[in-house]
Amino acid sequence: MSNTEATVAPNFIRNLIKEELAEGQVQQVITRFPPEPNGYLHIGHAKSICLNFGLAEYFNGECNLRFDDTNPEKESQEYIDSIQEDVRWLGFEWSGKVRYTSEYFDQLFDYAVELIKAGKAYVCELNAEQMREYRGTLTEAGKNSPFRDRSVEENLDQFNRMRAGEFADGTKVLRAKIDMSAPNINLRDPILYRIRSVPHHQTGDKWCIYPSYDFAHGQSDALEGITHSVCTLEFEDHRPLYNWFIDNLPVPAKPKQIEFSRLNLNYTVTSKRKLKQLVDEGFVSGWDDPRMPTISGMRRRGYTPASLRHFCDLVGVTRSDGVVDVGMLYHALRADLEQNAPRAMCVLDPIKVTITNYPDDQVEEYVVPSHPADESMGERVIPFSKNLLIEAEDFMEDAPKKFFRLTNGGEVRLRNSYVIKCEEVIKDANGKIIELLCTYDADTLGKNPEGRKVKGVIHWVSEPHAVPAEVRLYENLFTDPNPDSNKEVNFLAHINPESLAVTTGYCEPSLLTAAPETVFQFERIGYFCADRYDHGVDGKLVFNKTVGLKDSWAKIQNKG
RNA sequence: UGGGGUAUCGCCAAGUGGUAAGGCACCGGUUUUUGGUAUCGGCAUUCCUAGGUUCGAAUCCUAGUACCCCAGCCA
Repeated sequence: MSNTEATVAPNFIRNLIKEELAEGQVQQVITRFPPEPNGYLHIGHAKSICLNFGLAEYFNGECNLRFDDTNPEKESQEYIDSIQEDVRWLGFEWSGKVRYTSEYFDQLFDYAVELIKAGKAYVCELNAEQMREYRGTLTEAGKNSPFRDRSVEENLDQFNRMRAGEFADGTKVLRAKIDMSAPNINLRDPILYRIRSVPHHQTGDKWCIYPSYDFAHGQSDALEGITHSVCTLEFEDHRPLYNWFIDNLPVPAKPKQIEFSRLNLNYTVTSKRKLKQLVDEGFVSGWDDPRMPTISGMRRRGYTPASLRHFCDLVGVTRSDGVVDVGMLYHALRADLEQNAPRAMCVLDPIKVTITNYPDDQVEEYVVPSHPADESMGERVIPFSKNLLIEAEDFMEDAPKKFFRLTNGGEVRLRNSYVIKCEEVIKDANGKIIELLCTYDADTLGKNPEGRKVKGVIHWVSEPHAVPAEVRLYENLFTDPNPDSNKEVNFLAHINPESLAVTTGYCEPSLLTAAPETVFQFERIGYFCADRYDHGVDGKLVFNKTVGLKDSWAKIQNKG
C-alpha cells in the first residue's frame, strides 16, 4: 500500500460514532450520500463522499447513494448518470440499489396526511409575497396565517385536491403548524408540499405536488434506516425541524443529523450554480473541462481517485470554516503521480541541437526504465541520433553560475544519454538562436566523464523520431485567491485569460502507444494526461497538463 | 436590537486541567543522469482579547471581539 493510501485520519464524527457504538446506542452504522441531481459533482462533494463512505467502511457498515430528487424542474437524467459514474470512479460502492427520494413519495404523502389528521399541518393559500410578510424577519416574530386554523376535514380535502391537480402552481402549499414566533425561522410553519405541475424524471406525471427538502430528507433517512445523516453546516438550523418530523411521525428509525464544514479551496469556485454558469455561458468547454473543480473535470485533467481521496484525508473534517490552499491539492496529486506515473521525455518549446561529431546516419536505441524506482513499470525504447531537440529554456548564453544547464562552451548531461558540449550558437538575422552545434563525449553513456563534474541534466528528443502532440497547458481558472468573496465584483471578472494555452510538444516515440487517461511524467516538466476523449482520434496525440513538477530553479530565478 | 455556529503557526489540523502532534507552504543541509523524488534539520514560551479560578489553563469561569449561516413555494 502506497503512502497516499495511508490510514485515514480520525475526526470528530468518527469519534462520536465510536462512543455511541461503545455505549450500545448504535449497533450498525448506515450513512448515505444524498446529492440532488441538478449538476455535476465537484471536489466539495468528494469530501462528503469520502466522509460518508469512509465512515461506513471504517465501522463495517453501509452507505447508500440516494438522489434527493424533490425538485424536478432543476434535475435531469444526465446528472444522475454522471453522479453515479463519479462516485464509482472515486472508488466507492454504495449499498444495494441506487435510491431516490422519489421512491418514497407515496409514503411521504401518507406522512403528510398523518400530520394533518394530528392537527399539525394545514393547507395555506397565502401567495409567495404574503408568505414572506407573514414570516416576519430575523428580529421580528412572524404572524399566523389566516388559514392556520382550518379543520382537519377541510385540510384533508384541500390536500387531496392539491394532489389531484385541481389547483394551479403556487396557489397553495401544505405547511407544518409549529410556531410563527420561533427565533429559528425554519420553525415558522415551514412548507411541506408545493404544487408543481411538471413531470418528474423518475415518477413521470404521477405527481403534481412535491415535498420540500425539509419534509423529505429526514423521513427518507429514517425509511432507509440511516443511523447518521451527515451534512454541511448550513443545515444546522434545520436540525430542530429534522427532529420535529422524526418525533411527530411514525417513522421506523431515528437517524441523527451531524454537520461538518464544507470545503473551500482558494483560486476555485465550488458552487453548483456558479459552475453551471461557467458551463452555460461558455467560459469552459463543459462540466468536464479539465479546468473545472468537478470530479469529471479533474479526472480528465489527470487527477487519480487515490489523489483525491488522499487530499480529502489531508484536509480533515471539522466544524470550523476555512479556505484550503490549492497547493494542498497539488501536493496530494503529485504524491500519487510521483509513484505511479510512467516517465517519458517531451520537448514543449524546442530548439535544434546538432551533434557535429556523431555519424550522420547512426541511430542508437536506449532501453530505459519507465520509472526510476519501480522496475515493475517496465521499460521503453528511446532513439538517439545526430539531430536533437532540447527545451529552449535549457540553454542560456552568458549564464549565471547557478545555471546548471547548457551554456555556450559548457557541458550538460542528456538524460539517459551522453554528455554534450555546446561549441557554437547559430542565430538568425534577428539574433534569435535557431540552432546549437554540439559535440558529444562517447565515453559518457551510462557513466560519468573522467576528471570533471557535469552537474546539469536536461531532457531531449531525437528530431527525426519525435512525435508531435497537441499539449494543453492549464493554469488556475481564476486569478483571485477568493473569486467568490467580493460581493461588489462578479466572480467572472476574475477568470484567468491564460487558464488554457495550446501548444505542440515533441514526444519520444514510446508515447505513440499511450492509452487515453494514462498520466505520464514528462521528465523535468510535469505530469500530463492523455486526453480521455481526444487522444488517439485520427492518430493524433493529445495531452493535458495535470500539474507541474515543483520547480526550485524558478524560485531561485524569482529571487533575482 | 433574533437564532444557530466557529475562533490553536501564512494555510489545514490534533489537543477535552499536567505544561502546544502532524500535514501543506516556507528556509537550510545531504543524496540524485529529473534544479523532481528521497532524506535530515529549522519553523507557535503560545492557543481571538481582557480579567478570574487553580500548584498548574488552549482546555474551567466571567466579560468582550471577529468571522460564518438563516427571512426560496432551492437543496
